Amino acid sequence: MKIALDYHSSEPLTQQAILQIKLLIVKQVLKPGDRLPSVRQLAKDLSLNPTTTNRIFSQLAQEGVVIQRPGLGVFVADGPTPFSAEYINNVLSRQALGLLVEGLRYGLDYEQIQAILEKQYDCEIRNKK
Amino acid sequence: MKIALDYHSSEPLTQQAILQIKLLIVKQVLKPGDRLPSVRQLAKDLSLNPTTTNRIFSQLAQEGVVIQRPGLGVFVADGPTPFSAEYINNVLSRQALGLLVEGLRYGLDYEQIQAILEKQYDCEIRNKK
DNA sequence: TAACTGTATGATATTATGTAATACAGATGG
DNA sequence: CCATCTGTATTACATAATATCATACAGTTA
Repeated sequence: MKIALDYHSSEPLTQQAILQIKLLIVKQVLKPGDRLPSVRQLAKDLSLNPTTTNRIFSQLAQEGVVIQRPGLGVFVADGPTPFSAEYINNVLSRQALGLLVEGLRYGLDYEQIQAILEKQYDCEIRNKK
Repeated sequence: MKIALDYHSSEPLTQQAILQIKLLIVKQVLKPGDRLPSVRQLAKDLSLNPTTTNRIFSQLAQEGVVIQRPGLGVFVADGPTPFSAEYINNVLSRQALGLLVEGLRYGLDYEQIQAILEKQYDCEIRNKK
């Protein structure tokens, strides 16, 4: 499983890893039922402490992204997590506002911000270009 | 200056305030040269400690959003902060990817995520609808 | 039983977050 | 000059988040 961490970033390593794993699921590189690396194996791969990789999976499990099975391993959960439309809208609206404010503050206009979003979708999700 | 904080949110109060102030600038409610509330006044308004409001302004000053003048006050800086196009693109791309991954994980498609972004722009920035 | 799996606990360290009290120095109007 | 604003600095304190480390316990399976 290819996960790249920036060990010098101010963004916590656990948050980086969580985004990377979600990204692999969204890209369907990982599909429901697929097994992820074990707590100890991922710790070796990422040069992290097993306690840390376990927390990564625990947080993902709490969000309903993965399922942890003692003795067996960690597996990708089925489909999207069932949250209310209102909750989803609130979370994403807040995140979208953050992107907008940062972009506008940097002097970009709405179209340019939209273009960045589209490029990320094409390149990072769809693997086009 | 109207700033609404959610004191029960998991998002740090300083980060909330920073976003709100940037939002007011982006909406041009606050313009370059305008004076912001003093450290002590904002502390009263938001029921925060002066040390905390000072850190809010310090972080904003470090980002080039405001300028702190001893004896005078805190003022909105001129125009967008001059960062390299590459740096801006990296920051915004990362933020856009986060929005995309969350949205897709919640079962939305690209068009729905784009719609949320547009709605936030119209409602929160442009004050339309 | 051996060798994996996730899980739990306790200790330690660092950083972020937030409050609190106090003090210092710059600016300004009376 | 001086009182009263302004930002700034320092010290102390508390809590939570982040991350490491060692050890132990329990489930699964070849």
